[in-house]
This record gives sequence, structure tokens and C-alpha cells, in this order.
Amino acid sequence: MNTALLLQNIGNHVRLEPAEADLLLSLFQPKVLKRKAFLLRQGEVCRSENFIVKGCVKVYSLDENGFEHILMFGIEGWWVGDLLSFLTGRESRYHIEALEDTELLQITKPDLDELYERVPKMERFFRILLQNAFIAHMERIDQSLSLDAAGRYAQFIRKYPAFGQRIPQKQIAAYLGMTPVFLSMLRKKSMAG
Amino acid sequence: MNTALLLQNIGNHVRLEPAEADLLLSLFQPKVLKRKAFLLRQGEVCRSENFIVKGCVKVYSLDENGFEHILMFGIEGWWVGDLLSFLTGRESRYHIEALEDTELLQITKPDLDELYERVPKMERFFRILLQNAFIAHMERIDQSLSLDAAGRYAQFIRKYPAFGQRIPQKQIAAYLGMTPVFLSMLRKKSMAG
DNA sequence: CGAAAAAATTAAAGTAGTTGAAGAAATCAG
DNA sequence: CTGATTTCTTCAACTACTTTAATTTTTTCG
Repeated sequence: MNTALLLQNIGNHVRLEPAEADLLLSLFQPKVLKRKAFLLRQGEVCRSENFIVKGCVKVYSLDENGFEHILMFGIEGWWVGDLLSFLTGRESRYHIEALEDTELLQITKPDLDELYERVPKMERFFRILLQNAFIAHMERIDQSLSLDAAGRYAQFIRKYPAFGQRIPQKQIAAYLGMTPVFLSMLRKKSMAG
Repeated sequence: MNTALLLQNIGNHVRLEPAEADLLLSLFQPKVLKRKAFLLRQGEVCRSENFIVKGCVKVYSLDENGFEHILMFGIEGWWVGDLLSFLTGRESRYHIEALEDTELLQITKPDLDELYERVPKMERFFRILLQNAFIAHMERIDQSLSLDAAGRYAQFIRKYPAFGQRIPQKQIAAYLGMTPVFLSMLRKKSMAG
């Protein structure tokens, strides 16, 4: 599996010695998911943090009517998991499912703790990761409060142009908080206007 | 100013030696805000992380129509700021304004960096803080996707019963993403039902 | 490739939430 | 304490978005 992408991702924020990089890689396990396979199911405990080497996943909850609400997508170079479950050992509320055949590198909590012990600067790396995720979530909340459906779609396409191509509209609607029918109507309108 | 609350808040997550606690307190500055005074304005750089000793603030953005969208409230024992601006030095998109007369303890970025150097376990403390904030935001996004206005209000009251007493309905509406008029109508209906 | 499943489009009817306006109640500042 | 300001309530008209359902287009995978 392509471990270079992981090292490059980490290298964006902290500088690792070769020996540290070797140690780090030894603590990650590769995992392959077929399209529609689950990395995590609601009710399970999330036992790993997961770096996406290839492919695409969605993190979502299911409400009592069986509707999906997508919290995030992840593609190559992104990290996914359920942090609350991972850290506390509680059951996750979320499903994580592959939208395409996907390759991951996984690290378990004991191994991550060992990594923090032996390569303390990795604590900094994960703090930065978390900061970025936090900021992205804050912006998303702001947008969900300030923008109507058309505005949220426009922002989404501007911010993640690649996703527009790659992810079915139905899923994008479940991420943006609108029905696929309405999204289709918006797109038609914006073509015309 | 009541510094015990800050030490207690930190003590929930990391154990400090007396000397470390003294050093830490020496790096925080007290600040007092009158009701309606600003801790931060849109366009300014957020120069401090702020621990609320007493009082209540709101973090909000203003849209082009002049409507407020509240990202979070903060009361005694909470931390507020604009992390993106604080970390990157970019201009903030948010206002932070006191809803009541408020007392804060502030730490600047240089002083926080010094604190990390001299008391490394504080890096862990802020990571935990960030994790909790991240998880709370994730839950809020999930709710904004899954719940209608009535459900969001019910959840808010359940999760933050104190806020229901203390914060004007108008502001709660701006936090929950609905109009004050509609919130008033919901409340009337739920009294009856 | 070809049959079957999933996704996208369109249209019409329905509903949750908004807007504007006006009076009543609560809170604030001098 | 009092006048001024802000907040809350109520109502009726309006609109952004949903729902249902039928048809077409695209994608999947054996």
C-alpha cells in the first residue's frame, strides 16, 4: 500500500527522522474496503483512526425514519473516524461506508498512545489535524445558519470541486441538508440563470 | 479575579505542580467587559484565548442583511475565541460580544507558546479541550441535519437548561437557526401540548 | 454485453418556517 | 422610579423546501 502519502501528509506539519517514520509506519495496518462495505457501524466502538490512501467514504447517521445525514466525506489524504467513540470507547452513532473501493491505513488507540510516547511531536500533529477539522466544522455551522439551500450548494461546489464530479447528487443533498429532488431543481435553475 | 476556577478547569484534565500553576497564572491577564462590549470584532485578529470567569458572551457572524448567526455561547468555565484567527493571524469573521457584564482570563499566542514550552502537558490540555469542542460541533451539525426547529429547541433546552433562563429567546433563535417569531410560536404550542 | 438496480429529472400538491406589522410585556439606564 | 428601548407575542400572508409519484437516464455487476 502507498505509505508515502501518509508520510507526506504528516510531513506537512511535523518533521520526522527516518527512524521515527519507520516506527510510525510499523504501527499502522493496511485495510481494504469494497464499495458499500462498512468501516464502522452505528453501535460499534470505533477502534482506529483511519487515513485514506485511495477511494472515498462517507460518515453518516441514520434517523428514526431511515434517512441518512452525512457528516463528512473523506477522500485520498483525509483522516476519518469517530473521535468521540475512539477516545471514550463508547458506541458510535455513525456509520462509515465506502462510496468507492477504498484503501486505508489504520492505527489503534493503544498504538497511537505508544506513538505519542515514543514520538512526542506526533501529539502536535494530531492537535493540528484536530484544529483544522474544528475550524472546518465551525465554518459549516456558520453556513448552515446563514445560507439557504442554493447558497450552501454553491459554497460546496466552490470549496470541493472534485466532490461534485465524484459523489452522487443524492449523497451531496444528504450532506447539505436538502432533498435530492430539490437539489436537482436548483441545478436546473442555475444552468438556466 | 477568581483564578481558582481556571485552575480547577485545567485540573480536570492534567495535574499541575504548584510551581507550574504559578507560572501558568502569571501568563494570563484579567479582562473585564461591560454588557454589550466587544471582546472581538469581525475584521480584527483574535490575539487571545479567553477563559470566562464570570458572565456570558456570544460568538456570531453578521450576514449581508445584518442578521446575526450565533456560533456559540460561553458562560463561566468555558473558553471562547476564534481559533482560526488566533492560530493563523488572519482577520476574524466573527464578533464576540458580552451578553452580561463579564470577567475573563486571557492568554496571548506568544504566552501560550511559552506555556507549551515550559509546561508541555498543557499541550495535552488544549488538545483535550479541542477534542471536546470538535465533538460538540459534530453533534450540532448532526442535529441541524436531522431535526426540525422544534426538535432542535427541545435538544438545546435539554442540553443547556441554564441557558434557557439566562439568554434572551431572540438570541437562542439566532443560535438554533430560526426566527424569534417562530420560536415563540413553538414554545406556545409545547406549553399547550 | 445486457438485465437489473440506483440515481436523476419533472411536475403538482402540501407544509414548515419566514416576513411584516402592531400591541403587550419585560428590561435597562439615567 | 420613570421613560425609553428591547424583547416577546400574535396573526395573516407568503415562500422555500418537501413529499409523492411517474418517467428517463445512468451505473452496476454477473
